[in-house]
Amino acid sequence: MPELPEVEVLVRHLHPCLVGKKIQSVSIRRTRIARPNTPEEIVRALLGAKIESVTRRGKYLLFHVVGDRTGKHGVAVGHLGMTGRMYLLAPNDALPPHAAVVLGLGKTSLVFEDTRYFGRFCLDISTIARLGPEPLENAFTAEYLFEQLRQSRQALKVKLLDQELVAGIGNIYASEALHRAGISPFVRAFRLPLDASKRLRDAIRAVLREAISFGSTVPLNSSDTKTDALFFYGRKSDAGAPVAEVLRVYGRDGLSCCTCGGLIRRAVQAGRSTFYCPRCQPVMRRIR
DNA sequence: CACCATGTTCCTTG
DNA sequence: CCAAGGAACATGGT
Repeated sequence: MPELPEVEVLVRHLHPCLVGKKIQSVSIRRTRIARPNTPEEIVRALLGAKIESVTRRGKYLLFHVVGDRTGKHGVAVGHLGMTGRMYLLAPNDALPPHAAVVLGLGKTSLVFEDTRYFGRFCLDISTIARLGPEPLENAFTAEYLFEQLRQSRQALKVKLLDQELVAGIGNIYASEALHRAGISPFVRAFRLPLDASKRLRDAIRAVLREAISFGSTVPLNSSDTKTDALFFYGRKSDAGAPVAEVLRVYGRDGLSCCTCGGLIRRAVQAGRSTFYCPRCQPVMRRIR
């Protein structure tokens, strides 16, 4: 469940649950998840430490800790990859089959489960240092976006996935933002005029904000957290009841556009699916 | 069996 | 240097 809104909702849920908790055990059950660190390094950094806060940067979760006797501050970095989830596990609940990391917190445990193991739980902040601005913060202006796009010949949709341009947009919300802005995903970045850059910036922010507020309405108490990805992608709840759709184009190939009624199409860019409405998102700017 | 999948990184080719 | 394409990672759903 891993783009900025899903991570944001997860962080808002986890922070109050974890703040002040002491890490009493650390179990790295898949070595790969800790790369480039070793499990021993993770244990040394976290065992016995107290969690001070959980924050987010782009799609990354930051676990800020302080050593209980050393008083030294540190941070662990989490990334959910494609299929990662984190939630608190009740004492009697069984570990899921793909539990990659388990932090014992006394009564409960924090579980990082990841079926494909593309995620990460490490001490390396070098990737975070390279991230572009947060799209929901003031540094992400239309002028900044325009200036950056001017320097790239890539297709817009592909460029939006560049985490050094802006942090946190993934394959789903890239399509959603372009549809909302009425801009074709195939336009070369440097061709986007300033007024369209403004629309795109506003659309990115609106799409992310809406997804966060939608996700925030989902109850995330303890093991309920397991189901949040299902809610997010507008499929079905655990009970099988249909949940409101948040996505306007993503995954809707062949269905009608909710804005104009035209047919939504799927294309492949940089090896990944792009969904768009040819009518709402013309390649050429309509002048007058 | 086929193809698809919310991400990142590396490698090759042009 | 840039862009594009493919592969890798690893598992599951349809």
